[in-house]
Amino acid sequence: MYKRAAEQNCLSLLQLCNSLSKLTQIQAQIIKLGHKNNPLILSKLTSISSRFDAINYACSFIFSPESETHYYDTFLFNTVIESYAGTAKFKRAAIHYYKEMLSHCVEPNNYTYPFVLKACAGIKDLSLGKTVHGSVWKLGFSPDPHVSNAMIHMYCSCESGIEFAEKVFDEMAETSSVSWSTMIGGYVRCRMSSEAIRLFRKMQVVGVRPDEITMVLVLSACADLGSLELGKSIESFIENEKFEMRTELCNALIDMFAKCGDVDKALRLFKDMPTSKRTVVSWTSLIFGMALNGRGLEAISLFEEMKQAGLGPDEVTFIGLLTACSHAGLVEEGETYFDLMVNYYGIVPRIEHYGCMVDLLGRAGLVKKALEFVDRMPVAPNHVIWRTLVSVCCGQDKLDLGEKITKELIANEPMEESNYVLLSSIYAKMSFWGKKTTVRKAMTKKGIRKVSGSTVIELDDGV
DNA sequence: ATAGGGTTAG
Repeated sequence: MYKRAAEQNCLSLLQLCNSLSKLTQIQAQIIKLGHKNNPLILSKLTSISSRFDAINYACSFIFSPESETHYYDTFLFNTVIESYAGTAKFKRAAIHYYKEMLSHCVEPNNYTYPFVLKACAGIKDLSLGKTVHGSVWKLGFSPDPHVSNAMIHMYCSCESGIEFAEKVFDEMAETSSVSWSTMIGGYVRCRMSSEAIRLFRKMQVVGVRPDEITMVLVLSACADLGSLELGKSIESFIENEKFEMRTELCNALIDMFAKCGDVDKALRLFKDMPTSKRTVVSWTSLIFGMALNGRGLEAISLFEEMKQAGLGPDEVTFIGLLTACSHAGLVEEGETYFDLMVNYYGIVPRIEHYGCMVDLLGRAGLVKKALEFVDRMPVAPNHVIWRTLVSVCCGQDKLDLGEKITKELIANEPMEESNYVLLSSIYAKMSFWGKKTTVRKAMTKKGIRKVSGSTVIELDDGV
């Protein structure tokens, strides 16, 4: 009886724990009360510690070299794997503990695999995912819907695995809106948006009712396709079916209308949202919408309004804002906002932010400044940055420099078709017909298909 | 006593 009370005591202490210092005190209590090998308490310790990023600390205690292993059980390992799978940086540790579990002959169950597969998805390890799939099959967990859905999600998250996801999905005996949403989301992620829409139609034919999450995904497919007609039909569907207008669904509608060109409709939807429901995503979607529709000044006022509303912009907001400055030719504003982002908001610029700045300077004709900016960047320029520089050079009739950079690009990515198109168009501008033919030959030699129709027209324009 | 899909960019 005393033991039970002590266990309850430890569990309720853990429930209230919200910092590492409290955790160490509770840990001392656990040892004192003789519960350092109690799987239930250790599981609770694990899940609680993952809430304040102390999972590594908790596991070093649970799995210390001198700890006895007889208490290791499935539930404890499941919790450890789940906690690690939910971290940003230590997903591999989830796999490590899954392997530990197997080597200690602790049997995984149907709860184990969704966690393990989530970790595989997070680290995009297809071959590991396939191995886990094999174990799932051998152990007979394949019919479990949670396991299957996690499997689909895993294959969709690993690049070039989509057909494996389709296979798992097709073989499911019973599907739910979760399975369909997982698959639709997988297509959207792979930019196979038409497939996503096709599957959504099929879902209705088969008679599985979509939910709010399905609709968010379908809207992002519409946004990707840029089809306003399709987007509007989905909007009517949402209205007719009386879906709950959650923030995420409103945001998806705003994003869809903005990307499909009806930015005024996006603005109306945004204004109709209760102020308290607007999130940084709502604002950012609208700022992007303005930027992409040539309304840079409105994007800037929205950003200022957002600050007034007391919402902190994130790194994505700044990509939108800098894009707006770039498209509107607002060089000084762009430079000021870049500084604000770094020095006031403490956001470490990513390659995308640098790309915006190169674009900003380049479009304004400041080629030299753009090149100096790239030189000073603390990160290595990627092909997007180089391509931006090339188009800047071409626009400013600095064809020699453009040619030099493009040759570098080709040296780095010899199989990338668009690089040859760039070089070809530079030579077309230079009227070096002989060289242009050489480029075509080099492409054929490397087994690269002919350039697409639209590109050919563009090249012929140059003629 | 632990489970599956989601919004902005890339």
